[in-house]
Amino acid sequence: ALNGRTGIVKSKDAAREGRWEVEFWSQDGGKCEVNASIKRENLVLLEDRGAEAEDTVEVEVDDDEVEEEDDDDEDMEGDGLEEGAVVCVSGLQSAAGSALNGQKGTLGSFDAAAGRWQVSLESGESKAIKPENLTLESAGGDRDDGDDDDDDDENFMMDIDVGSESTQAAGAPGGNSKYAKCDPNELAAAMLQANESLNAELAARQAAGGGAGRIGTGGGGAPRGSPSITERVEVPFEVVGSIIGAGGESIKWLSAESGARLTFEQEEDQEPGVISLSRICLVRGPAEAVAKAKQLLQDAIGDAMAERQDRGRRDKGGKGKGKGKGKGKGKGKDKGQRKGTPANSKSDEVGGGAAGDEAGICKWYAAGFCRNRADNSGCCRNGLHRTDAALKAEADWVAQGPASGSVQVTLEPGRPLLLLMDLEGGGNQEGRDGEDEIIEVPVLSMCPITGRELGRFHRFARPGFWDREAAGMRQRFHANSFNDGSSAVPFPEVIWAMMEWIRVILKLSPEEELRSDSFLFVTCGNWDVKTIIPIQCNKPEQGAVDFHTQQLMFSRWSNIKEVFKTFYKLPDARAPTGMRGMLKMLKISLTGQHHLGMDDVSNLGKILERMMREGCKMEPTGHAKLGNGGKGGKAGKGGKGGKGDKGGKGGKGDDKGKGKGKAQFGAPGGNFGAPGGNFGASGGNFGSTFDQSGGRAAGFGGGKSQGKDKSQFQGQGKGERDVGRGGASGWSGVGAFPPPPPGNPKAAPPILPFSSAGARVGEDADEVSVQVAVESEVQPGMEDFLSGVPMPGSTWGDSDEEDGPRSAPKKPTARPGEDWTLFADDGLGEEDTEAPLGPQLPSRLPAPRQADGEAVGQRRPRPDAGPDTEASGSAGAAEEEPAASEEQEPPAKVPRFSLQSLLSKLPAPRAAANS
DNA sequence: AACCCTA
Repeated sequence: ALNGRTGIVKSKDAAREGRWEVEFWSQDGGKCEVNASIKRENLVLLEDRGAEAEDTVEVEVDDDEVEEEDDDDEDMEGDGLEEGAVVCVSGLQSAAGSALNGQKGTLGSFDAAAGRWQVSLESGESKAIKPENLTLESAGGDRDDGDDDDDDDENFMMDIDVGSESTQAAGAPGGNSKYAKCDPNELAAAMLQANESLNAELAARQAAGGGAGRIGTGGGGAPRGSPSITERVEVPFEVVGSIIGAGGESIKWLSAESGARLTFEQEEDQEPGVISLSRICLVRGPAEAVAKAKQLLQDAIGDAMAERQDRGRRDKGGKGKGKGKGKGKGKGKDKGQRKGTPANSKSDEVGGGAAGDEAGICKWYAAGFCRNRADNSGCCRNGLHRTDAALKAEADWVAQGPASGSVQVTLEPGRPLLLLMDLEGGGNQEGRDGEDEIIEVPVLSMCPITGRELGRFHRFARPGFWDREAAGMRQRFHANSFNDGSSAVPFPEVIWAMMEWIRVILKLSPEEELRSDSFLFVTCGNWDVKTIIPIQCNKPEQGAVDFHTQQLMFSRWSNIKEVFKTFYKLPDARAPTGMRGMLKMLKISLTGQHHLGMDDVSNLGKILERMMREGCKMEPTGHAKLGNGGKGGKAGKGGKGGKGDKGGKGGKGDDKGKGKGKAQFGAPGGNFGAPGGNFGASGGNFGSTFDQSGGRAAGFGGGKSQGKDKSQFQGQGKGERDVGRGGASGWSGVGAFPPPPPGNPKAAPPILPFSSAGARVGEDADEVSVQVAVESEVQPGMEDFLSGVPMPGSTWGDSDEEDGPRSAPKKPTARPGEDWTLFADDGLGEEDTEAPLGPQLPSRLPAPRQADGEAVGQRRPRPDAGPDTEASGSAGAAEEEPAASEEQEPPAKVPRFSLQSLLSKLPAPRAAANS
């Protein structure tokens, strides 16, 4: 994108040989758009600006000299060359000549006839060199160097052009300037060098001369006489933000307080597999100010580190003092003075109502229900309440990946297909209004060898609660809270569709079974697979996913944060705690709408791709544990299966699980309450719902007769039914498990043995407690599985994991608008949190909302419109909203960027996906 | 988490 752009060479890139820091300006001359470190070969001195540029060199190097220059005008070309001047050779093209480039020398006499200066070079040689190949380093001896400006900070101004090929650019036609014969790149470089040496010299003189004969040029603000020095202070990466402060308030204060100027050095790209743990803060100014600044800076760093530590401890320690909202440490860093820097208002771009996709979409609304009101632009604080926008966002997102199944993948042993997933959910762990359920399931598949994307899957999931409690909710919430056109489908359908999609990606033939070791979910943290999936899978009715599917799909996962930490060898204390942190460390910008699952996955995809490109191999970091102990957990209390809780208890294990353990997998049978009929509906819709968002994931499944599936399932369900028997009553005729997805009769049972690769258990692997009714008779294969054979070192069940939401379950700590990730505890610190909650404004009773054609009008029947829709429709008249739960918050309109370029920006896959 | 700094 920079090709053809004009910019200014700032300085040599200290970190990377042969590169120069270049600044680019926006077309209108506005603010700086980009800083880039660019190879010299890719910089072309603008030919038509050549002479100008050279003038510019002088002008910029020393203002005082400029004036003099103008006055004297002694040199033919105003090049400042004169006898005794120190010059630098540049731009010589011949083999012999080019060896001289970069050398310094002193000017002898000028041979007017030849048009060349006699130059005594450092090497001792003397050469005759044309003026254009000489750059002034410092003026001749008779010059008064006392008037050298002490400001060595001036940028060397030179227009350059970014060309893809230097030679081409150099030899470009129309190069009628006198520089045409030179290599502009060499020249540019040499000029820069000249500038640098000059600066160095100036600095040296300043240091030596003690400001003696300095000309106080009218005395600008800063003491002109006191030489500036620059010191570099290392700032740990993780506190840079703190040092800078919101809107720069902190760093500005440091600057003001000390009198020195603090700037962070441009971040260089790192070598593969390595990321720096700190950034350099340049502290520049008079020595005294610099010293003071350094002191302040070190203090600030110390504070920030301490604070960070502290926060970490507090978070880890869990609730401790409850909310600790008491005085505690107040809001931490108010470093005193810095007052009222207006927090940079994020809402600068308004996007206005009709702006449509400019604002993000509200994932809750997209999933079918959001308790927040949309303002008159159609947005709640989380984004647009618009069915079409959500559908478009979903379709666009999926379309940004390659068509699923279009790429052949051949997996190597131990290199399962990577399924990058980031679940989004309600944020209300209490489960109030269904907000503790999964509402969005985006998955991006990636070749484990090349890191190439292979296709995307996305569904909005419809919490079962919303259907079960439709009537009540319709009474309690305004009609506009409900999105009846939502494409969301019940979670089990999402899972089944996903399994089919995985089969498509893997190009499995109908006879082939989907093996759990052929894919590996990659998530940001452990929370999703370890905690949320099991909970969701064991929801009553619409939320329930059968045990075997759980086992097949979610027995293991890879926590990208952990892999990240390991791969980059980061000490715990410095490991990023969330996606943002990783992005930041890798200097990848976050695009899209954070905590909109699909955008998060895209961003995670960039991280994953990058790591893989650098040679990282993804391994599972967490495993479900087949256990025999532990108590029945929450899932059991669903009640349907009365005996559910028993299951765990019967097991032989000690139940140190302290009861808090959620039943992870296979909650007591009672929860598998999905009536067959219910499934039928889903199954019937399966094909169409899939097509809807995927659009191109080749038709699968849909065609299969359901009857067949069912019978097959029933046959297989035999053995497993026993497992579910603990809570048997929940099930009617179909058996302990819902039928497998159409077209994938094997998706659920039987249990597949884990491969050796799949069985790998990391030392520090997270393990999920899985609740199984072990007292039941099991089929042979199942027994093996249950006894842990396939997964050495692990037993199912006893989990002492503290994996629950960390805040006290007393009152809901989050509303829609936050995520359960707020409570995440996955051993690597917290997830990123969403847009800050903002002050909880006193709730007002919102004026009844007028029927808004935009929000409600787009009625688009859900493809799987089932009983719930009618139910909701029938109760739809209620106007009342609970005042207490309604928070009128400023809409957070997060621009939703086009992610189109995401993968196109990635380097082309180096090898076929199947290599 | 914060993202400043210059032209």
